[in-house]
Amino acid sequence: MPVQEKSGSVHERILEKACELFYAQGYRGTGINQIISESGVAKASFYDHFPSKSDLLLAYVQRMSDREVDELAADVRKLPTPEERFVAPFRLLEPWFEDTGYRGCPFSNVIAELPTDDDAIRDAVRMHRDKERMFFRELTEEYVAARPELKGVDCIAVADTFLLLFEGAIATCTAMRELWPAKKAEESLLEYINNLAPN
Amino acid sequence: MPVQEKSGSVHERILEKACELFYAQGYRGTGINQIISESGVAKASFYDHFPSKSDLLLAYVQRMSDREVDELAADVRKLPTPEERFVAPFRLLEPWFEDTGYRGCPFSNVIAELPTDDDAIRDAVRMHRDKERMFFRELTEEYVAARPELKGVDCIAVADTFLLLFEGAIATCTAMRELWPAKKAEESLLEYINNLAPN
DNA sequence: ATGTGAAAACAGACAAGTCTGTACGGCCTG
DNA sequence: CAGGCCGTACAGACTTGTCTGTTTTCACAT
Repeated sequence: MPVQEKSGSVHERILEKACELFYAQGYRGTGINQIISESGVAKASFYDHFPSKSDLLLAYVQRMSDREVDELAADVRKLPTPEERFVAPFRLLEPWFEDTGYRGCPFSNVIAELPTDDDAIRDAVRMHRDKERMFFRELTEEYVAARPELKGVDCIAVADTFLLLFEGAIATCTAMRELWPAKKAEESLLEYINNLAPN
Repeated sequence: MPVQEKSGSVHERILEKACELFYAQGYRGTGINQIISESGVAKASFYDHFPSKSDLLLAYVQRMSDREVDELAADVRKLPTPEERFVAPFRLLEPWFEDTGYRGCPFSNVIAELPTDDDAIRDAVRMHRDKERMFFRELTEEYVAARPELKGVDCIAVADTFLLLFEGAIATCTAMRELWPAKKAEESLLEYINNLAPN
């Protein structure tokens, strides 16, 4: 109902509203009619820009991926030391959950709602996970480089553990509506990597 | 359309079909009409047993929780040594993903589809996670008890790391449609716990 | 054994609303 | 005057849930 102020192009307003609603309510839980009415766009205009709802979904996934990677990287890069940057992803989970109401990972949510054979979406989600994986690899390499006693540690292997703990924290925080899994995942990762050295 | 043979009570046939379809297609992606036609039940009979579709969803979540806990425990208890039992949950993920087509965790999927304010479902999912947590705690205690060099390890803390790696493996396998996260999670957990001792 | 009556399951039409996507005409601006 | 946008009506297919009336099942009394 709150037809928001019409800033930006029609395409942009639709996509922005889709990001908001698809994430908050789910894909199937959000109708085209709500998107067009709340973004202040005519239905005919909508179908001028997106041939179907599922095309909008693909655009949504790609934008969320770009945005998440950019924002995460930007927030992390603000921090001065490799040690702080290494654990930053876990620290950022807490305000994120509180702001967004524990809706979990947008990509996992989309996968959960979709038939298994939607290849375009699945490929987009896989690409996103790979981007995350590479980012965690960078953070790990910086961290290891800053601590001489970790010389020789397999950063690729550690980064995958990082990814698993990170995804596990998101899934568990979301399911339980609690924040401790994020904290716990951070602690586990630090224990894990700091105990790798002696060998 | 394959109206399956009518074995079991009406209530049972409905619930069993719901377990199959809600998991494979999602809650919103599955209509009442499909459930009744494929379970060979009249619509009026359906509403005699379940006042609404969301009541069926709650029954679905509870049954999936009971079933998963029972089956996991049964499969794990078959194994002879604490070491094998400790890593068994990760090993069991692989055939499970291949059998079910990487549909992920049924509880996370339900949460993803639902509005955030559905308290009955959320409570049921939380209870399930707590059951999993307790089960991992038992496995950890057995493992630690069997290895004298781990004496004094905080089993509760390790079990939470276990949970995070397990959930992370499920989420990542599902998103990427690959099995390596399950293998990697197992390795990470073993490295983690076996390196805890020296302190 | 057999009749009886209540409970349960049946088939299927229907209501009322949702959904996506199309069509048509008009308005306004470059 | 062309193109982008608008408003809105509409088609057609779905959705959940109700309702009517018939048939089956089954325990119990005779």
